[in-house]
Amino acid sequence: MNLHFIDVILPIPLEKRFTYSITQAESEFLQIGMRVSIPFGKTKIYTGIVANIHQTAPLIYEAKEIHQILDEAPIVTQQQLKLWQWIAKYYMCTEGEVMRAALPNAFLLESETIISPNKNSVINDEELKDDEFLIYEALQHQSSLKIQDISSILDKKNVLPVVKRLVEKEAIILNEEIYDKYKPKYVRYVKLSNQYTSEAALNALLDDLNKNATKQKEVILNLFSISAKTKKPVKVSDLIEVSKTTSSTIKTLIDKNILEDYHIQTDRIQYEGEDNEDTKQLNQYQTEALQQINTNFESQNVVLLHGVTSSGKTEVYVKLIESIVAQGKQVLYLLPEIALTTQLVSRLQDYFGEQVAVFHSKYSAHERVEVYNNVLENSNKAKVILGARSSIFLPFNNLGLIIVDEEHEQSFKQFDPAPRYNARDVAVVLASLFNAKTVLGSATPSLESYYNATESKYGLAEIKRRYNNVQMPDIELVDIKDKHKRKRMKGHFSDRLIEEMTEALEEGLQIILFQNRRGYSPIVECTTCGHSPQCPNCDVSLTYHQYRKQLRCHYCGYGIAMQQKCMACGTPDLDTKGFGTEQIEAEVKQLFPEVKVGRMDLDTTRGKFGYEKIITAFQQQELDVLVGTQMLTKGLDFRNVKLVGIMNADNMLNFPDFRAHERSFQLMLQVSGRAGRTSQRGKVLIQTYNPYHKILQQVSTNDYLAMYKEQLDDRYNYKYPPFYRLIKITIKHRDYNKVNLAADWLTKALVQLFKNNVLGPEFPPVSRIRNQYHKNILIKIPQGQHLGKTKEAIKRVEASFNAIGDFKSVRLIMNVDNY
DNA sequence: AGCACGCCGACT
DNA sequence: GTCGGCGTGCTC
Repeated sequence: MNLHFIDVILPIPLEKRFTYSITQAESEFLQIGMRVSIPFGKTKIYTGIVANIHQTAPLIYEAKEIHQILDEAPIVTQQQLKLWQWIAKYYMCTEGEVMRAALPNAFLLESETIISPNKNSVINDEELKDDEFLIYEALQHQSSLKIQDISSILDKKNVLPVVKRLVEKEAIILNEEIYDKYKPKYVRYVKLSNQYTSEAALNALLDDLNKNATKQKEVILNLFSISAKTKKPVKVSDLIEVSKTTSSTIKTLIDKNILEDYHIQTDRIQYEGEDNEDTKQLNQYQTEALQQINTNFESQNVVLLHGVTSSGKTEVYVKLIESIVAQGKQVLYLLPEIALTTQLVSRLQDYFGEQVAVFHSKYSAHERVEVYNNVLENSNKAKVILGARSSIFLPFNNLGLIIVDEEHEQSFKQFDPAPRYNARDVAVVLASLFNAKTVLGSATPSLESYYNATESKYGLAEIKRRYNNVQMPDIELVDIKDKHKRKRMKGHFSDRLIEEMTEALEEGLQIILFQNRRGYSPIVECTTCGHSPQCPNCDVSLTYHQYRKQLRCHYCGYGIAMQQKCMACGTPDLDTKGFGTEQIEAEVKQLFPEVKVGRMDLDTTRGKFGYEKIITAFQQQELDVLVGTQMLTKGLDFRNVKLVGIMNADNMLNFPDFRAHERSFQLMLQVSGRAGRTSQRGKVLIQTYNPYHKILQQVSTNDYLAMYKEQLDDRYNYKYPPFYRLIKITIKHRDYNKVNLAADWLTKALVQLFKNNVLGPEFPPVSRIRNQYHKNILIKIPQGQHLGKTKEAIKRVEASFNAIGDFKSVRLIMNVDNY
């Protein structure tokens, strides 16, 4: 009778942990946090994390045995497991979903069905049907196929019945194969064979080669010179490059036993810079801020650093990091995804050298595993981790400080797959697990954080001057309603903007134009019948993208060629309404034909180095004007920008969201901050139909506090954060009526519990996405109401909802702190 | 989430 | 009459 069991977390959205039986020996070897592969259901093999080892046999089922132990040491720490639990509970998702987000994909081995021919049986072709024959024949040429391959051979998705028939006819065999997704990278090195270590032998060799193989001799000499210079092992690739030779020459030398090659496991990401520089001296204001932070740290765990744009917050962080690293502890430096440019990375590397590691979603699976392992091993290569939101999941063991830069950024909140966490808020919890400190930094703090600071929940430090005493930019509002009336507009450019652009260009300075919408124009409309092309899968009109002559849906990616005639009435008079970055780019080219214009938005920054290319081009002044979306705002440091133009401030202000005003303020102030970072004072022009809007006034006077106070009042009056907590429930289904019925049922149940703190149900502005209808219910939680208990109550409602047969296929999405 | 099982329409 | 659609239930 076996009495050893483990509870494992599986990377699937199920509430439960699963219990498996293990042997005595396995129980002695296994530790919490190791991976095991386990059979799950009838066919699948999953990777699970051991969360508990015990001797309590499950009562109502027989535990299966594990398949295999995958690690020699835990890859998940106890703190991580605690954090996972906290996230699952707080953000109302499962531990499995957190696990999936937390571990590099390469750690999660899954089984895959491999189809191979059955060599032991002879099959008569005539016994097989057409599609069966296709697969059978394919297997005569290839030793094995995956389910996916079969799908593409037969060009249909459900291929399992065909496969099943072939198994019955004994034509094929199925195997479940697990493969390790992570392969260490080995680099090939060469050295001189041992027999030539003596000088005499070496000289004899060189003489010998001199006769008939001068190229080979040259290679050997190069090997010496590289080795003498670097005093490190010599890579084959380096030797080939320096010797201007080919791998076959090297191979000949190895075959002749003159050289020996060997392999060393190597990290994919390597820092190859110089020794560390000393950190810069802080100016008076930075020093004061640093002192404020340190003083606050005596009594607080979290400090908000409010420093105007370009005030040199990074230097302050660097000083903080320096002192933590000196204690041998790890530092996590969180940034919004888009800001992870080479700029900051190389700046930190200048100070901390190879101790800096970078972690974000554009890294390959392999690269992520390496960073993960380095953090886990508390390696010297990962003392300072610079990362996007998912780096809160790294296996820290000695964390001393977390910096959340651009703390107000929404991109810290994950939206789509669960866990829908906010990395800024999780960071505070993560830090507390290590008794570490957290610094939140921003030029435009979120209302929540600033409120926490005024309520003394967080400490507050401030920098009110820009670095080098550069002046704040001069911000001017341009009334485009008036300009239109007086015919002073050329396309979307007011005469003021054109004047300022001309001036800046004459001075050889650069310009940034901000338009928070990509594409050419969001709506194409027939002037005769008013029809505009819609997405067949979503409830939106298609956006016109000129560069590909396409109409595209920004929600599902659907695209068709731009139509020449109206799809409804056939008239060729199509008009475009609204404008995006593409159109602005086109207009700049028209207005200033000699000027080089670049565009930075989702469409131009795809790919691993998408951002870098454009940013570098702009930095090196290969471009005069950069047109872009909000991507431009994320902490980029351009030295030569004189003018920033905000093409239209109104569409963001009128966005239907209680945070629209706060966000507009942050966005506009952040873009403005890109102007005039050096000696010359920058200029910002904001084009708007409503120049008396309070937010615009506050932006133009750079008055964060006025914005804060006013918005806070609104939040208080309308019961929004930080006074109330929000949980949004989205009901999702492809049947419109079912969504309505389900939403009504849920609302009714929730109103019984939370009365008038339940809002909705309401269709969102885009009610159908990818053929799924969405409807939202918002639950507001007053300050006195217990958060945990509220969530438990909602979970119970969800459980009874799921028990209703009619609603079985309806998806509920919980979104806690829906920032 | 997968994936199997089971019940119905539209094709040979 | 089968093939293949998807609705339902289960996974230690």
